[in-house]
Amino acid sequence: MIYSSELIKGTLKTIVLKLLADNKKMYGYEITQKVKDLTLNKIQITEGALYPTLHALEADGLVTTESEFIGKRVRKYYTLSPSGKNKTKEKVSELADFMETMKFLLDIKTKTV
Amino acid sequence: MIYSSELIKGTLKTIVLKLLADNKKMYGYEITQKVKDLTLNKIQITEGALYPTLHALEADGLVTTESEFIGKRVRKYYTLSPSGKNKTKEKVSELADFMETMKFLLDIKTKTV
DNA sequence: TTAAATACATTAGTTTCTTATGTATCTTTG
DNA sequence: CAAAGATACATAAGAAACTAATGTATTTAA
Repeated sequence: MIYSSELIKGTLKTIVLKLLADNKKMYGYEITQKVKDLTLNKIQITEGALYPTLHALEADGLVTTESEFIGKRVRKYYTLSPSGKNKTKEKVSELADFMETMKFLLDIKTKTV
Repeated sequence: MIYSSELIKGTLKTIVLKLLADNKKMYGYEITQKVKDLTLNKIQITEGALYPTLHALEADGLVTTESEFIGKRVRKYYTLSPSGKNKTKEKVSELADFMETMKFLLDIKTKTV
C-alpha cells in the first residue's frame, strides 16, 4: 500500500529536513531510497518532487551543497545550515502538534492495520 | 498558533468526511466553526477551500444535500451517502496509518542507529 | 444604525505536486 | 558482452488544491 499522494503534500519538506538533521549529509537519490526503506515502501518520493524541494531549501538558505565525483558521476550532497537546523525543529514540532490535533479530531485511538 | 496551510493540504477532505460521520448532517459554515472550536483555533478552514471541497464530495456521490430556509437565508445541509460512509472509514484509517509512519520517521534518531 | 456574524458562492493566482522526458554512468545478468 | 536495471542529476507541462480576494445577502449585537 502506498499513501495517496495528497497525504504527502505539505510534509515533504519536513521529511527532508528531518532526514538531513539525522544524517548530517545526504544526496538526493539517497533521500528517496532512505524514505522508501524506512517507510516500508509506503512513502515513495518522486524525483520530480524532490529536486525542486531541495533547490528551494537551498534558495532559502536552509541547506548548503557540495558536489562530489563518484567515478565520472556527480553526486550533490546537502547539509543543513544553522538556520536549517532551527527550521527543522520548528517544522518537526509543528507537525507533531498537528498530528496530535488530528488524532483528537478524528478520534483515532489505535492503529488498525 | 495556526498550522501552516501546507499541513492542512490533503487532510481537509478527511476532516470534513469525519465530521459528517459524527454529526449526521451539517452545513458549510457550521463545519468551519466546529473545526475551529475543536482545534482551539489551530485549524481554520477558509470558505474558499471548504465550498469547492463540499461540491467535489457531492459530485463524487459521497454526500447528499438538502437546502433549508432559516428565515430568508438558505442553509445547505450535507449528509454522508452509503459510499461516503465507506470512504470515510478508508480515509480515516489511511490517515491514522500515515500518522504512525510519520511519527516513526520524525523520531528516527531514537529508534534506529 | 452600523459593525460583526452568519451563509452561500466564485475566481485569479500560487504552490506543490505528478508524469514525462532528457542525459549520463555504473552494475548485474543471461 | 550486450542489454537491462540501478544510480544520479535535472527540467517542464499540466493538474490539484489551496489562498486571498471579492461578491451577495441576511441576521444579530453593540
